[in-house]
Parts: sequence; C-alpha cells; structure tokens
Amino acid sequence: MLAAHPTRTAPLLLGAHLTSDLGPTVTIRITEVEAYGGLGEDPGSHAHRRRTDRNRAMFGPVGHAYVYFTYGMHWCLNVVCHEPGVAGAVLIRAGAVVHGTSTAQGRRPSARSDRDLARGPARLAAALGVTGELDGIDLLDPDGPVRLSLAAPGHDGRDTRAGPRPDGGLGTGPRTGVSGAGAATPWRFWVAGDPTVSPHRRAAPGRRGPG
DNA sequence: GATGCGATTCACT
DNA sequence: GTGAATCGCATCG
Repeated sequence: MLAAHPTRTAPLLLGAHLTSDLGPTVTIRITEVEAYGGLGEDPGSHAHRRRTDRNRAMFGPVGHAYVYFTYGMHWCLNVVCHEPGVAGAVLIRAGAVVHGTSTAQGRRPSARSDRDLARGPARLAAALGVTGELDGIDLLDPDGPVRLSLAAPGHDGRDTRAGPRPDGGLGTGPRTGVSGAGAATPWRFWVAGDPTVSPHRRAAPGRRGPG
C-alpha cells in the first residue's frame, strides 16, 4: 500500500494510528498529512533536487521513518512512501492523542489543552518523543519503538480503520509555492471538521529583523 | 569558505 | 492576531 505515489498514500494514512514505546506508550490518530514528491516534481520537497546524506531516508524502503530537524529546534516525522525508484514521503502534520495522554502532556507542558498536544508537525513528534535518532527506522516492524498501524486497534469501539471517513469528509488542497503541473495536485489531506487539524497558515513566513 | 533560507512554535497584546 | 527566535543544510564561488 505504501509502495505508491505519496499523493495516493497520504489520504490512506488519515485515521491510521501511530504508537510510540519510547517511554510510556503513546498512541495518536493521524488527522492531517502532507505529501512530498521526488526529484523535479515537488519544489517543496527535500528530495526535489538530489539525494543527500540528510534526505537519504526518502529514497529508502517504504514504511520507514524520515525524521528531520528544522528551524534549529523542531523535529518532524515523515512516513516514507513512493513508487519504486522514486523518492517520496508523507509528513505527519497533526493528530489526536488517543492513548497515553498524560505522557504526552508531560512532553508538551506548554500545551494549553489536549487538543494541542499533537496539533502541528513538531508538536506531534514531541508528543511521541520522536527525535533524529529514529531517522530511518522501520515503522512497520512490530517490535520497533515507533509503529504505524494502518488498521487501527479500535479500542474505542468505533470503526477507525485507515482511510478517510465517508461521513467525516476528506479535505484536500494544493500546497502554496508549487508551480507547474504540480499546482493541480492536491498535496495536503486532512480529516474535515476534526478539531486537531491545524488551521491554515499564512503562506509567507515573516521576515526577520528590523529590515 | 561564506551566506541564505527553511515542511515552525512560542510569547505577548 | 502578530512578531521574534533558532540551527542545520544546501548552494554558490
């Protein structure tokens, strides 16, 4: 399933569960993702230009983790998924903590509410305790420290299997900054109406300094 | 060898 | 709702 184009895999990750056993078990339900393509097709992707030592995981086996450090302080977690021979990954942008809430709260003391525990890529990684040490690990390994469950446990009695809920609705949108043929491709996917989905951000990151 | 930008979050008003 | 802080990576010469 993961051996397909990221834009095809991304919506399938919505509703999937991520479980971390790095400390006390924490499980989150994925509510927002963003696909990143390979060479030449996605200017926003780390793999747009070439393979480097940093993004090598995006060229590796599908189902593995790609963890990167950004803005000098934040870790972000991606799931590697791509067609054979093409780099690609899906960034996990937001999720809802469904198990281990107290542990997540301990890792995110600044979160004002449980809703904010994993709302945002870096927050989600922090809530799970994910760091760069996990770059390249197999998320499908049943014995791994962090696992991706496409078929959710469903301990709450609901049908939480992977994939968008027909009634909940699937939100999609093109990512700003992508031009050409890629502009028509929806790179972002989220569960419509879910409170943990981060609000749309302004396209332009603010300038720095008094200038 | 040096410079610019980035898939963000937090604190304050 | 808006502005500021932060480190590493990739690119250019």
